[in-house]
Amino acid sequence: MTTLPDPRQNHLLDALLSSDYDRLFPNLELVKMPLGHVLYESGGQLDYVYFPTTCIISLLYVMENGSSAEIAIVGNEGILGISLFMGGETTPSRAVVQSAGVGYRLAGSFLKTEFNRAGPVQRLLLRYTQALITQMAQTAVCNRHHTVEQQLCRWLLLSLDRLASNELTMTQELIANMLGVRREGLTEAACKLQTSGLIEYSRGRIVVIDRPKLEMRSCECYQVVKAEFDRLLPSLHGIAK
Amino acid sequence: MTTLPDPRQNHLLDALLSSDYDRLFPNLELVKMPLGHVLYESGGQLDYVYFPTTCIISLLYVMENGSSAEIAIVGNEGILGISLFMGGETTPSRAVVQSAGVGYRLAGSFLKTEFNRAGPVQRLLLRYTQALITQMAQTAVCNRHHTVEQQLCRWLLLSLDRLASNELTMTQELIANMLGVRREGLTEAACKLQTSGLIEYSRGRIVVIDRPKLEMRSCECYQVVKAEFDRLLPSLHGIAK
DNA sequence: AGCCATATGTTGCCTAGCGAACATACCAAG
DNA sequence: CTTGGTATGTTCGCTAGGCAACATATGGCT
Repeated sequence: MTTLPDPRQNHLLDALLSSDYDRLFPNLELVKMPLGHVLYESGGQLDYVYFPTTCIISLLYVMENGSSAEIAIVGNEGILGISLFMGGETTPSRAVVQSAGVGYRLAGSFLKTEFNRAGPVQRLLLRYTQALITQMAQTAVCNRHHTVEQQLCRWLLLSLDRLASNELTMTQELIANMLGVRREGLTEAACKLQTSGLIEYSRGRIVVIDRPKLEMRSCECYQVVKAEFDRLLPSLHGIAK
Repeated sequence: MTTLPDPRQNHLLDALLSSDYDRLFPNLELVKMPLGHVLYESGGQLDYVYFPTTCIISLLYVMENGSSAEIAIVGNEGILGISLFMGGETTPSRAVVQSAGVGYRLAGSFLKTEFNRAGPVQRLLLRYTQALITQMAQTAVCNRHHTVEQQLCRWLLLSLDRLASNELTMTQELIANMLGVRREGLTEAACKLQTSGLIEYSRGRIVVIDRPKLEMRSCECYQVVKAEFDRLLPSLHGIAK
């Protein structure tokens, strides 16, 4: 709707050799990703992998008592459903649409076949997985040591990097759930960022005004994760060639 | 010294088909792992992968300000150096010997060749990697939501599972560093566990007396991680066959 | 225009855990 | 036996962030 859908807006698909992409293309299905939609549940069956193009997916761990925490964000730089090719079939995490948009899905069996060719597609998927691991590890550290404000900055930056925009459609309540903090705590942090002129928001719309300052106010975790993604997946057309 | 060194004390090596293992075996080198030894540094070159047998390795993220947090534990159930076969060559984490013992190392180039056969060895390594991912993700959640005492219980249990013993040689100071908390906070938690009769310790020696109670006092994270390891790597001889 | 659901702002209280400073206890080497 | 280094215990004050209860504002709808 906003952008004409081209699977190659997804960086992984874009990085494929034509010969590989041409095999995949006929099997890609466009999927709408409405806000809050659960792509899969903890421990559930994975029939598809997803290549986000204009949406962002959040990987959440939900605990027995209902509280949750985001462990990674997947956007147009990646793929959702790594456990299919890693061999585990499922994961104990939940995948939720964090920012509405569209993406493409591919039958899991098809992806597994591609992966098992043990060629460029496999190498690309594994490199992406390593970047994702870095993101999870950094999230663990961030949860341990950083303030809500720092984490909010990191989260905004990581999310914006995965959209072609400086704007997010997202209530504070939802962000708080993702970060695993109280809504009030998040409001307070957001407030400070707004009065400092870094962001502006109202009723579920957040606009980043001053990105450089946001980066300065973020913890180092953002840079570490970004650097690792850039290192492992330089966004050059055709890395997997 | 304590046990006669057999590479197959490592569960991954043990799970290999004889034909695969026989290729690896001549290339395995026994390595001593003294407490505190740094196997590799964040971002450093990885020349070897390591298969712990009687030691435990801790994967730590160290931050700019020097504070740190453990993101995963690797013992005789696993392998250290996944980024070699994942394609990234390095990771932003540090690997430190957390419990002294021995292990085997294998030249990275050799492992990569084995991995690229795209057979049982590759499948086994990827399944292990997924289990490790679960451990990292659960660590992130645990850091967010659980008390120091709960985390200590989880940590003790995960560590013991990787040793054939109910005893750890480990000061509270070191455990605190691993968990990314203050030594005093850890002392307090350890104190409570001791007076409750779950553990006994003195000067760097911790003995678990009542494991069932320790499990009850731990957060759910321990069970989640353990269940996922068991699911992905059932410790049957020859899973990778 | 007026209404209502929902998003955001605010306040008070409480606890976990941080930081620092210090006390004690234990083991090993001289 | 003494001494010193290291491991553990304890205390005090402080702050971030949890929980609860409520006030306000805003945008879409009738």
